[in-house]
Amino acid sequence: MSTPGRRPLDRDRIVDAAVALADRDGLDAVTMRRLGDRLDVTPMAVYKHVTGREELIDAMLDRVVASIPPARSGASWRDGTRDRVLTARAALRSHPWARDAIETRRLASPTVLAYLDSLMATMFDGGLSADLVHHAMHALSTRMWGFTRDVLPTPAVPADPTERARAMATFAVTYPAIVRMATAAQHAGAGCDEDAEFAFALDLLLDGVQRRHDDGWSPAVAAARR
Amino acid sequence: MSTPGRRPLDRDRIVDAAVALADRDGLDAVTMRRLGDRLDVTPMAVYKHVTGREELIDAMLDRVVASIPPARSGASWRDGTRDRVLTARAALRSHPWARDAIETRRLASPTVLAYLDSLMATMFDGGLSADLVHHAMHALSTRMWGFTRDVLPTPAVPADPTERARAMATFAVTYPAIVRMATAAQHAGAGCDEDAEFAFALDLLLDGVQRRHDDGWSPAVAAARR
DNA sequence: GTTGACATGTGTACAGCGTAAACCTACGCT
DNA sequence: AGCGTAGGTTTACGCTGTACACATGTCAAC
Repeated sequence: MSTPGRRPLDRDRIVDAAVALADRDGLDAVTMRRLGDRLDVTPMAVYKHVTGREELIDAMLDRVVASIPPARSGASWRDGTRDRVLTARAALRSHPWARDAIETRRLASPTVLAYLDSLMATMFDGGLSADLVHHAMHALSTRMWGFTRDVLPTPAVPADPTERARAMATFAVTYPAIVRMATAAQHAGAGCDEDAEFAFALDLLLDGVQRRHDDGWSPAVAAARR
Repeated sequence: MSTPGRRPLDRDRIVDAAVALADRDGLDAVTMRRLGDRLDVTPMAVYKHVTGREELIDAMLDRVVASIPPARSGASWRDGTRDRVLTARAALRSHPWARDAIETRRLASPTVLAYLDSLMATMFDGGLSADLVHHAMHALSTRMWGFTRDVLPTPAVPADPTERARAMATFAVTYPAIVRMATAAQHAGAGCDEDAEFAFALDLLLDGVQRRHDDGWSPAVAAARR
């Protein structure tokens, strides 16, 4: 306590600062040193309240997951699940680093487990079998968090128009299908509506689960048909 | 050339060593220093053949992606796509680090673009519209690589039987749906068949795309119905 | 009122990372 | 013969997480 005039550190303030830092500069920017700077404190001071960087990220993620509003009741399992996932999406969207955080966690925290539990409960309440819930959770995989990795970051096109036309031409020869999609699809390229794409894929999955449910699908049935 | 008796370094040998290292100890273990050790060379020597760590990982990933067998022709778009994704899965399975590598790439390399192109070409050949191909690619997102992140690493149960029963009991109170699924679902828990889960979800998506295709779905139609 | 324990912040230090810059040396070409 | 260059080495810088020893302010117990 070299400077007596300042609030003592506590876990909440640390997580606050870490989240703010990550919001601005990404998860990688959350280093113990920078965090110390932000809190006007030695890096090592943080260790008195948090066991290490990993646990800190756990805490950050916990805060975001805890901010996901609780499930609405009264809807069908399908609407309920859809709503829950999109709600999670909204909550995680303002924290782009949450993706990276989730994907690097090795164990689900209580908060995370609670979210997963609520998602499954929604399906169980709708009468889905344990097997189907299990499959659905796998099918949703990361999508249940309201996001997916977009794996299509194609190289940027050159600014210069003639250079650009030239690049597109050779590109079209090598990757005809990509160019065909990019030029023909209404929402492809820069104007791609991420939310619509997400909802489309989510509905695809929910439709499928619904259908399996209506058909009385079960592992035994599937095995018998095979 | 301090030790004249050794093969000169080249890009291939470097990537070989890096892949071997990652196969054994994971992507994080691929550091320039360890790589240098493996090749019996100074860390900086690697930089004469590769611009940096990121480019090295690109090259590693390229090698794996290039090992994905080419598309079979003659099948329906659905079977073709399914086959292609499962083939990619088989190729990437032996390199667990490939997941991490893919997800941290910021730009698709030519090899990666070629794979994506081939996937889209399969769908185009089956008569799918550009819009539907676009949606399908988004829906498949990371699954098109043959993997998904599993986001359900629940804490390990204690070994001691009585301790275990106790833990399960309190767990069941807090997370009833999780326990219900884990105890009731045939394939849940340790015996969960990852391949079957993956195929199930993949088929869900392909079914959905097929249905949209058969229904003559298009953004205009979807907008009109809304 | 003094003393000692404890919680909290500081300072220093270490091992590891990616990589920039300078250097050294042997080979191939003119 | 000489010289450019490709390919290796050496050294060094700034960054990372964090272990460990130390200082100090607060509070409990005697």
